[in-house]
Amino acid sequence: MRWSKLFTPTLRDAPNDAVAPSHQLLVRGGFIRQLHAGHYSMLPLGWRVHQKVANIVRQEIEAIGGQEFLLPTMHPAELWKKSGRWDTMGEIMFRLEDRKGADNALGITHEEIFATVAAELSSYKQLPQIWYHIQTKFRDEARPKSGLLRVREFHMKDSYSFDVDDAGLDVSFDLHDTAYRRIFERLGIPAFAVQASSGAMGGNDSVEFMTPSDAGEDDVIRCPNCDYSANIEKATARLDIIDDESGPSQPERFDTPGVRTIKALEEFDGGAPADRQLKTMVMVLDGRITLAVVRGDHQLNTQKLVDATGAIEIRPAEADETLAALGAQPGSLGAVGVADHPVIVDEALQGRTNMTTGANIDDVHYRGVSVDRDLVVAQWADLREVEAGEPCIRCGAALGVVRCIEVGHIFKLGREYAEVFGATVSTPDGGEEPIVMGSYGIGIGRNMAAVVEAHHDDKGIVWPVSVTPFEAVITLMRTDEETMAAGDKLYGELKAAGVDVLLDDRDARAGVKFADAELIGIPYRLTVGPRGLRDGKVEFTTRSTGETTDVVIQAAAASVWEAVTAAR
RNA sequence: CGGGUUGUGGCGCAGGUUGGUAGCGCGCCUCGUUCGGGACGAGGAGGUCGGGAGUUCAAAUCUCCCCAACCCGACCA
Repeated sequence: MRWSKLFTPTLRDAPNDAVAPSHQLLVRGGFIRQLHAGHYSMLPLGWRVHQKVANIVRQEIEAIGGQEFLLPTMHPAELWKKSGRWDTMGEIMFRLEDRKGADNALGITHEEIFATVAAELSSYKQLPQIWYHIQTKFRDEARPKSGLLRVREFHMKDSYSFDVDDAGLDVSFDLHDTAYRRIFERLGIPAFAVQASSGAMGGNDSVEFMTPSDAGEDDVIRCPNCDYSANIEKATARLDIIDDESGPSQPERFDTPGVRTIKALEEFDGGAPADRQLKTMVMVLDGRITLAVVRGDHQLNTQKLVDATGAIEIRPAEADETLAALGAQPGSLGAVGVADHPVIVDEALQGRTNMTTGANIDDVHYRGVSVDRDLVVAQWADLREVEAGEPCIRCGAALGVVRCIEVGHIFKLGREYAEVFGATVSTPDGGEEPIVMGSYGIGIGRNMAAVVEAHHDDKGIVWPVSVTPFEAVITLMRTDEETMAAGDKLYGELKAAGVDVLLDDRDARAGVKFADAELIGIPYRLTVGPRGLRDGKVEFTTRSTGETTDVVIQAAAASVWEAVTAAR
């Protein structure tokens, strides 16, 4: 490709609304342009990278036996109603009516559709199967952000495994686990696996692949000592056992004028330290008032509450709902004796006695509360959010929190979809069993952005050779006949050698060309100018190190080829 | 969906409180001089000031409504 013909509108300044480095650099480098919130146009350079990322994913999924499909992205509502997700998916799904008035959905994922196709599987002899496609997904995200990191329209590689039994699923799952590790390795993304909540997608055994980045949206708990790591929505930690005094035989009311917070109650004369208090969070789960109780110094993690209850919609109660339900304002709330709303209690409170909590009367609290005795516990669950510094559940070392981008997610679906969509196979003993499925996703554009997050400097992007839009750029210092001829010759040699090469034949100043080449992140550069040509030499520069050496022109193409093939 | 911010040529911004008919830098076009790290000079093109309504002789500027984008939270590859 000749740069003079290439459409890559580079910008000296990043648009003001771009904050994440990958967002700024992809826009500045002319890789992408925003159409509207969460929808980006891939410009030629961006599309080249996108395709290289997709191809790496494709190769690794093929390597574990995956077969590529292409399923539609617009689906009849019927399929989603069948699985129940027409209702449970809520607002994340784009829905539209066709001219006949029939409901349609734009696919947020493809379990329903692959399961429908899988209904044609008939015998255990055909299993296992791994099916995948790389297809557009639409998600009406509440908040698209950070360029390609969180969008409403994106390409995802989603694969689905089909096995006769759980043991088979384990194998398919592990195959994906290793394939994913290879993918991130090849993309140059430093990713690691964490235990995760499977959220709205259903299923159990859920593993996310994370890469540390300030631009990310997930907090991950990591142990510095052992290999424990988990999404904060799932993470647990060891807790010191607290010895309570047994306390009175029943809770005692006491007046607490003006006390509205845990902290205020700690300082109040006759109050209690936060770890001897109960914190009562009033939540609305699918329209139903529910109390979530955690220790005073603990934080409720709402995803844990969702996982524990299977709720679809969850929100904190409004002040008036709280008043109507409990008869008091926040600050004096408690769960003692509450029987007409479900009370879900964090496991850390099991067996605790002599605790202090709100009495559901403004400015009044209880002390001497025994959790088991005084609360009508509908459910015990792990609700509390782990904090940095707490002891690792496995080894006791102080846990750390890292902000991460989720670059991949694999999880075991089980038999649910197969049952709903009639994907069953006959078994060796003549019976018939639903297929066991797994589901595995990687967002292509997101990974492209994640690569940039991991590989950039103050001059621009530093693409790994594996996904770079061009592997080498030949920068012509002048456009006179002699320089042009030398550049053309190198260009021809590199093309013939199978190197993706860009010839910067623009009539521009050296500084502009250098800056552009660095901005768009081409790994290797040959600089051709009259100065070197006099001695029959060109310069060879490596983007990542900035290292420059003179090479004789006859050997230049070979040097690039060697560097590129070594890094591919 | 809650909280915050911002909408003025392609990008970055000024102007707005004190209404008077739009300006700067970069980029773009032409010519010339330059030419190894974002050149200089001269000339030029490009904007319904997010949209609508209102106030006014007059609105980028004041008022109301709407829309969009971005950032922080709740949600996901």
